[in-house]
Amino acid sequence: MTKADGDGSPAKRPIVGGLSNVLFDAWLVSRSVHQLIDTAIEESGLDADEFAIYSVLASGEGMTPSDLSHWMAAAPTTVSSYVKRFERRGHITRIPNPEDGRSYRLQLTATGRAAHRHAGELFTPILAHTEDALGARAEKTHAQLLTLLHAVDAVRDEHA
Amino acid sequence: MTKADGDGSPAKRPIVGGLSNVLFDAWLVSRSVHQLIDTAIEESGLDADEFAIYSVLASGEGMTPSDLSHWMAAAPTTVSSYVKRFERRGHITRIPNPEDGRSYRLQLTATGRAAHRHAGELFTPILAHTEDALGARAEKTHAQLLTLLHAVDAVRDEHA
DNA sequence: GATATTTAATACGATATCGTACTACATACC
DNA sequence: GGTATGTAGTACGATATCGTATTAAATATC
Repeated sequence: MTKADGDGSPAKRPIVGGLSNVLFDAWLVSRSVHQLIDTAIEESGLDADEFAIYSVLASGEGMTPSDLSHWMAAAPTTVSSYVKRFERRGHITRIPNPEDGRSYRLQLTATGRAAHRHAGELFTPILAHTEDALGARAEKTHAQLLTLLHAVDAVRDEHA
Repeated sequence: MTKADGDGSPAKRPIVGGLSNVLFDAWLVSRSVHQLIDTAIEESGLDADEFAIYSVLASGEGMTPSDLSHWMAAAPTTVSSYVKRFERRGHITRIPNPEDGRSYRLQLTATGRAAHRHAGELFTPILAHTEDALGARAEKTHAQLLTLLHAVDAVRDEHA
């Protein structure tokens, strides 16, 4: 991870003419966010993607692999390998799905919740910093992101 | 549950209580955007990341691998393998860097530019759809994204 | 000007992601 | 109720990503 650049202008981004558009910049933001979170929570043993998954699992009654696959727009096979990995860590268990014998629901174990909490403690300050950096615009920015999320999902469904 | 549960549509996102924050949702948007672009430009032979890279290379005088690494927040080794891959495709060439003998600049070849143009033709309509879906908010959303990008970069630099 | 330190890029190995092909259960249709 | 079709999840193989260690050029120190 390349660190300090020295001269105080680490991120040189040539924001060129027709290059900047809403999808492109969403991509760019995500790269930056991903790296930020990755480094911030590194010592927890989770990476940014995993932290997001643990978060959504922690927040509800548990999801099926398919739900997870849709939710995070990942290939089903990718989710399968997540499940294996998380199980190997003792962080999740499979709850049988009474409504569908092919499927099951994913739930965090106590250990899994502890790992999530630890990552969360590392995550919180950088979120606060980001919100500080956004200042008064923080809420609006967040709202616009959700708007964008729905717009992109709509287009995605349309093209599915 | 949560949002639109109605039809058998792909994206059911449980927007749960404290789970939604600006970084988290940036991550979520990116997953969606990534998949949208991937499928849209698939037939061009480029994926979303590659399209972004080709775009930035096409837009300027060419960048060094380090620049690219900073710009897209990717590991230097990842950039190295990009270079190999793109060279294998005949899509880029290395221009020696007169200022630094260890380095070089990446430039698209004519074939590379053609590939980029093809991907661009597939990309344009989905961008238009997204902007339509955003309607009047399109510009504001884009502006907020750039604000967020700068905020995140600032935090990232701080923590570097 | 010689040596020490830093920086740019990469080779290599470990692991992650995902496409293809498959199995097993569920639902539709007759 | 029996067959046909669809859907949930996965094994496996191909390739991508990235961490660690290395090489070579640039910059700093003396």
